[in-house]
Amino acid sequence: MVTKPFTGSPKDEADLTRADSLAREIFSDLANKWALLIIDAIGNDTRRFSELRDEIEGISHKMLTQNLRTLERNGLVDRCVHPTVPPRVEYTLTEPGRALRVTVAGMCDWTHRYLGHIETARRGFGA
Amino acid sequence: MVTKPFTGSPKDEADLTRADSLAREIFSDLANKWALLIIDAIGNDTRRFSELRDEIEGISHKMLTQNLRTLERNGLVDRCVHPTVPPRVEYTLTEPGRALRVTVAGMCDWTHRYLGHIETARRGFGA
DNA sequence: CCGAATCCACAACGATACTG
DNA sequence: CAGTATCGTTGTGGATTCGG
Repeated sequence: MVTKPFTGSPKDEADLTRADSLAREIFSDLANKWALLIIDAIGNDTRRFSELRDEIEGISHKMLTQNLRTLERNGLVDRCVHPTVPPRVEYTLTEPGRALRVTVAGMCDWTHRYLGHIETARRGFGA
Repeated sequence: MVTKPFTGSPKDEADLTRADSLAREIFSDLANKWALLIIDAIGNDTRRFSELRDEIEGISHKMLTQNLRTLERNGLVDRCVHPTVPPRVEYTLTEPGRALRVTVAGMCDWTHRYLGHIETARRGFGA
């Protein structure tokens, strides 16, 4: 549960609501079309910007940068700029990022496992 | 991985790309601000519409209905209408829904565990 | 109490062009 | 190659209202 059922001292309560609102913010950052896919795409490797763009079908240059910035800001990915020419920028998951990736993988597994259920559910949804 | 690295026969490939595009669709349905929170809120209980709206802070009437419809369409929740007056509509998770909830719980745990990491990462992001 | 439809503000996104 | 900025379009989500 993200929302907590807690009733403690004023101080504890204030801390928890602050933490809770941050949690919601993180959740919002992750609950978008691309963030989880990017995390999955980086995996345990080191990925170049252009590799990610090629790998994640349908993502635009802009969205990739934007999401990578957000992930970097939250400390989920490390960004390494090689001062060469042409530039070479590499992204890797941090420890929190790798931890999150495990649960993302769980969601991917879930998707594949229940694809059939979902298809039949959809067909029956004309009732 | 949602995107597959598979190279099989033409038929298999066609099936996989179709399955893959469906997977992406499911993913999109889930990767929004509310879907995962709703799944978490229903939990193992049976929840009324108004209970959910009260419980999920900040969600609007419209978004709740809309997301519940999508979840129902994908077979993640069951919708039970009691023909009383006033109406009483209850939602419960289906088996796939409960399975997904496990991984959602994983994400919630992750959020709480790494809240500290994220806060410090954000503070260091002025460099 | 619950759901659907309308209206509208605003954020998200893609395309493009420009910089280092 | 990678990033930023701008612009026009699309879509998302909230408030409201009406209907069962």
